[in-house]
Amino acid sequence: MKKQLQHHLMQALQECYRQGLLHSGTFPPLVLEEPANAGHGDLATNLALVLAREEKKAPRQVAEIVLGMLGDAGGLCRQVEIAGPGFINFFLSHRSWHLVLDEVARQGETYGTSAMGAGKRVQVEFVSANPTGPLHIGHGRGAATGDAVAAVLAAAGYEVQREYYINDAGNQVALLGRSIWLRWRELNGERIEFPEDGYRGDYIREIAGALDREHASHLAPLAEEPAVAFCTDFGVRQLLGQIDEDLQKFGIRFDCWYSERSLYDRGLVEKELAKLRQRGLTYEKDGALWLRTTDHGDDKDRVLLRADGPPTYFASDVAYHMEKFDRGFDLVVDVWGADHHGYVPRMKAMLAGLGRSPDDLQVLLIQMVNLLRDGQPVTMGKRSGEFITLREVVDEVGRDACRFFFLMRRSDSQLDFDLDLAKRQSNENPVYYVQYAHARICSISRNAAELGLQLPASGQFDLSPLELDEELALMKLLARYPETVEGAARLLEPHRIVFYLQELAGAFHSYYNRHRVLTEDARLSQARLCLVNGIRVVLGNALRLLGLSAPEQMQREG
RNA sequence: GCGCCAGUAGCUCAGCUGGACAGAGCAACGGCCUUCUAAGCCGUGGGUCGAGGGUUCGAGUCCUUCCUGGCGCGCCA
Repeated sequence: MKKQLQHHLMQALQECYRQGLLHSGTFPPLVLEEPANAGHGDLATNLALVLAREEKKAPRQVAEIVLGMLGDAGGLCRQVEIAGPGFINFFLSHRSWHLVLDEVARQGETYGTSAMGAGKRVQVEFVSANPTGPLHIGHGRGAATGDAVAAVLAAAGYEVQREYYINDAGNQVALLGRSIWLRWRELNGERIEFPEDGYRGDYIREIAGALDREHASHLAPLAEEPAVAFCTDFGVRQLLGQIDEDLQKFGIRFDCWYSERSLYDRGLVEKELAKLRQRGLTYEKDGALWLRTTDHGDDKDRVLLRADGPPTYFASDVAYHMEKFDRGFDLVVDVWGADHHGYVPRMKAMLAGLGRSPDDLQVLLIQMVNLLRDGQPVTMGKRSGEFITLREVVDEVGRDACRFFFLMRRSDSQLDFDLDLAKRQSNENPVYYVQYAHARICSISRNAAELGLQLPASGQFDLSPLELDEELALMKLLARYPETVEGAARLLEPHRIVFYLQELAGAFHSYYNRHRVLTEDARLSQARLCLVNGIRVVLGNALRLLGLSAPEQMQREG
C-alpha cells in the first residue's frame, strides 16, 4: 500500500520537474509514515518540508504544487490534505485497505517475505559455545536471537546459512580433557588433587563415567599426554552431542558445525596469515607477529603469533573470518556475548585492512539474562560450576515461552526473565496472549464451518461490509507486516516482530470482544471471516518466523 | 585512565536510519462471562525522555560536556 502511494508520489514529483514547477530534479528519499494521530490520515509525508529549502518556497506552497499533480493517486486516496507546517496527509480509501486482505489470502504463508536480499548470501554464526559444558541460559538467548535473525533474513530474500563455530582447539578444551582424565583416575581409585581452574561441574564426572564404560581398556595404558588428548576428544564429542540435543529441543538446527581445529589441520591459519603478511598488514616486534589493526580504528595492534611461536586465539579467529568471506558470503553476522564487545573493532579493522567494507561483518551483542523467581534474582555462580542450563529452563517454562521471552527485548539490552510469568497461563503472559489470538481465530473458523460458512476464494471477497474503524485499523496492521519483517532484517532486530505480534494480537482481541464475526448477516459474516483469516495467517507467519508454534487451540495444562 | 553500551511512567522496556500533543506490558484501582474459548475485553490514574549547552522549521532520536550504572581494555580462549 505504502509502496504504491510512494510510486505515485515519485511520478508526480518527476512530472512537476518536467513541467518546470519544481527546480530540482533530484529528490530526497521519500519518507511515508503512519502518523501517530489518526486525525492526520493513514499515511503522511514530510517531503514538502524537506524540499522547501532547495525550492526556496514555503513548504505549504511546495505541497500544493505536488498535490496538484498527484490527484487522488489513481483512486488510492479518498482525501489528501496539507497540514501543520507542510505535512501532506493521505486518507486512503476503504477499497485500498481491502486489497490488503486479498493479498494476504493470495500469498498465504509467503505473505511477509520479500526480495530485499535477493541474490545475497548471508552467514549467521551463533551460539558457538565452547564445548566444555552444557549450554546455559545466556547461550539460549543467543540461540533464539541468532535463529530468529537468520529466519528474518531468509524471509527478506537472503540466502542464509546458520553456523556453529566449535572452539575445539586451545587451552579450554585441553583443560576439559585434563579435568575428565583426572575424574576418570579418581573413579579408578586414585586420589588426585583437582586443579583450581579445572572444570568442576558434575557433568565432568558423568563424562568420565561414560568414558570408563566405553573406553577403559584403551585409556588405561596410555601415557598422560595421549590420555588427556583422548579425553579431550571424547569430552568434546559428548558435550557437542548434548549441545546439539539441547538446541534441537529448542527448535534450532545448524547448517554447518565448523571446527576450529580443522582450520589448523587444513593449514588455513597459516594460509590466511600468509595473505595478511603479503599485503603488508603485519610486522614483527619483540619476537611476535602483529596485525596493524590501528590503521583502521583499533586502540592497539594485535598479536597474531606469540613470541614463543604459537598463534593466538585472535589469529585463528582472523583466519576463520577470512575463510568465511572466502566462502563467498556477502554478509557475515556474528552473535556474541556482550562481554566480547571489545573484539569488534579489531575484527572490523582486519576486514578494512583487506579492503573489504567493515559493514560486511555485523556483530550482534547479546546482553545478560537475569533469571527471576518470585521476583528475586536466581544467582548463578560459574565458578562453582553451578549455573542454570538452557535445558532446565526449557523444561520448566516450555520452548515457546522461552524463545518468546528471549526475543522480547532488543538484544543489546539486559533481559529480566521472570520464570513465574513465563509459566503463567493468563493474559499477563505475552506468549499465550499472542498464541491465544491465533487459536481463537481457528476456533471461529471451525464454528463458521459448522454453520456452513465458507471462506470465499481469494479475489472473490466482498469486503465492502468492512468499514468499522477497528476493521480498517486491523487491515492497516496487516499491511504493515511486510515492512516490519524488512525492517527487522535490515536492522537485524527480531524483537520488532515480537512487538508487532503483541500489537496485532491486542488489536484482534479487542475487536473480538466488541464485535461478533459470525452474525445473522451472512454477507457481513463472510467479510469478517476474511478479515480474521487474514489476521490468522499473519499471526501464524510471524510466530513461525520466530520459531514459535501457532496453536489451533489452546490446551490448558494441569 | 581509555573505549563500548545503556539511563524514557512505581517496575520491565518499545519508540521504525529527526517529524506533528511521548507509547506498551506489568503493578494499582473500578467494571464485563444466558452471545464465535474470560489463556479475553473495557475504563482510571501515572513521565521536566539522567543534567546542561548546541545543530535544525522540528530533537527521546544528531553533536558536545558532565553525572550514574553495566561491560571491556593479555604474546588467555
